[in-house]
Amino acid sequence: MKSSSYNSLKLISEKFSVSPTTVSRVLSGQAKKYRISPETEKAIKDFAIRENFTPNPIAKGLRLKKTLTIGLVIPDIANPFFAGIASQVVNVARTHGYSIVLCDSEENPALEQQSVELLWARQVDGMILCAVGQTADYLVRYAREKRPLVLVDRVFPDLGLPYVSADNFSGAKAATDYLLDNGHRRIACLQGMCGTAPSKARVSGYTTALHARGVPFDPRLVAGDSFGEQSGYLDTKLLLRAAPDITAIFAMSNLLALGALRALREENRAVPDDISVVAFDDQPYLAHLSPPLTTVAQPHLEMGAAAVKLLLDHMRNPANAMSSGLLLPTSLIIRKSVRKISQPTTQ
Amino acid sequence: MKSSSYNSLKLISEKFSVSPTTVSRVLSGQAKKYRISPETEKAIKDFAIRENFTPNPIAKGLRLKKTLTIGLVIPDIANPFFAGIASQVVNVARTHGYSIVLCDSEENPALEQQSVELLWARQVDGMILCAVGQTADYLVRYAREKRPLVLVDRVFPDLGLPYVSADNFSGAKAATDYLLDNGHRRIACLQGMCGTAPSKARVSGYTTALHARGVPFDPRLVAGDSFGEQSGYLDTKLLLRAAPDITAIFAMSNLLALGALRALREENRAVPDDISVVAFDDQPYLAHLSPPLTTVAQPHLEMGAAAVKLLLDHMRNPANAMSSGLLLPTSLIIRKSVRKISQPTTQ
DNA sequence: ATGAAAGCGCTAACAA
DNA sequence: TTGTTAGCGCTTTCAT
Repeated sequence: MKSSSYNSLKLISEKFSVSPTTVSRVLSGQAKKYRISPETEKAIKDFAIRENFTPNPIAKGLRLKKTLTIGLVIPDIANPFFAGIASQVVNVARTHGYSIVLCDSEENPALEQQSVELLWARQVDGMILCAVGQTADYLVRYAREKRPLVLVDRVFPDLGLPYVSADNFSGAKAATDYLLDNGHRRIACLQGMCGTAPSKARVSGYTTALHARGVPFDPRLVAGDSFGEQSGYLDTKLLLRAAPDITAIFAMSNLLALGALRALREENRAVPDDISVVAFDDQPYLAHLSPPLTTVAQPHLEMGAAAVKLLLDHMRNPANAMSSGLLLPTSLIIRKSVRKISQPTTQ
Repeated sequence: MKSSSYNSLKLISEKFSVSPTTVSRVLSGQAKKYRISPETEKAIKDFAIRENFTPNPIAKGLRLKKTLTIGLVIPDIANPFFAGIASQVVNVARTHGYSIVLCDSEENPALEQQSVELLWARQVDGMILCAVGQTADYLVRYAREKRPLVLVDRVFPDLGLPYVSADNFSGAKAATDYLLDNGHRRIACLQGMCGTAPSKARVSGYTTALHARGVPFDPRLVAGDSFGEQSGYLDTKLLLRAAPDITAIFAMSNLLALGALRALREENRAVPDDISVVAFDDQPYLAHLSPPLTTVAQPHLEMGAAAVKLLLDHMRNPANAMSSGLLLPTSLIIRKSVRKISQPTTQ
């Protein structure tokens, strides 16, 4: 129960009249290897368990230059999408003996960079980063130095860093196809922050779907420059004025969808009767909205888990850094926010 | 840009032909104190900035027995309530120079204890714990040892540990009063995990409100033993059979409310026309539900911030441990899930 | 089968 | 005004 009494190998070694080396070897499971007498081994082990002793990881970290620690930088841990990623990161890291040092960049690129540097300074063994911003040039240095760093969601394929992302292109294409199947032709698109990989991929999925069906692409139907609720609200209002003939809105984040819903309600446009809505990124509550929202689900839990695995892999084998980008499949969750307005076109 | 070249005081000291001590003093802002020549000071400082050098915190931690690190143990980081707490904890900790090591206990008391012990072993300077479970006897030891540890939300006042919680009693009382004001008399109550402080306080607020109005307390109207969605769903179903005459449900967590809504929808009971619902703990999406839910908002962001402040205070001044429990006020957010069914009784 | 000694990078007494 | 030394707690050569 008293844990403060025996808190170093030295103290324990004295108690058993052996050297700290021996204790260290026992406690790091190297007893066999060094043929330490079974009695000493058992005595020390039992004692350690009884007194709840663990060799000080700070000292260990200093000596071994390994801290069994992974840095996680997230734009906003209160956002359920990132919270989900974090939960998986924490859990799979733990099963591999790693702890997570969490930083929140508050959607601020400067703070993000600062956090990344802080974490390296803190000697984390590796890092998982959900970047914000359109660029992240400060990362090239870490890429060059081949530090174990994996990017999640907001990805920069050009940097040569491993990454994990949802297959945003296919997800957006599937959603747009679904809308087209339901007879929609004037489909507005509420995009996220321009220039970011997810936003580009999603818009590209949207236009690709349009082209494939021969539906003319109207740039005026693409609005927005942020993933937030406020932007969804504002841009929906504008869209409704600029293009009153739209029959559907594809909101490329769930916050965007929430904002759109709010605007639509204010403008007395019923969903889906007047306007259909498809969101991006599933969250449990979307099923409880009125109406329950059809959305493109991202496997965010898997993304978190995959990121840790990729990272651990790169930590063990720095050789295969630069390699792998992972694109995880999305799935279209059909609920009740899309109205069929005519026969589907031929498939 | 090359950060790996000069990565110790020693190297730098050699470069400038001074001792590591001098460099250490400069870099820890003690130049004045030791009257180090302004030139050396400036040279070293500039160099450190240019080369992006920070003294290794691991070595520092070993030497100083301080890691500038706070442990945070949370039952489920994917739960928006806890995610909100975490975001504040991370942010205010950062402004004070502390980093957060995050553990997720997955609502599992054994894992929680393990996490707490891991964090102490990792030499965190202090810890913030959102406990799960009805008891947490393993904590008495840390209370006795006067370790800097503050409890949040799921609180154990008897342990003599500082804590931060919402004023669950008053919140529940206010919600019940509101229901009573709207003419409800048969009010069911979906409680959380029995025996936990928040659940006890909330039920107690509920019964107190009832008594104050002379409304008889019917124990059959109190159901549930978990804060989860599933429990809300199931117990609402049971409640509807056991007490068909209820006109309102007070769901003591937002997940419970979601579950109740799902059950009600299945049973074709309209909210609020057939049954009124009040939830506990506000989340952004509650406003977007159908109907928008009336709820008792907990100041969870403030709770996170307050926890860190309390912790830092106790870290600086271990004397006032055992002292302070903080109860933060809740607020009733009135939306559209309660129907007025008669004149309010006289206040 | 076990130990002594060195050193990871840092800071704080104690010189000077 | 600056440096020397010791030591935080650990692991790892190298000896024995």
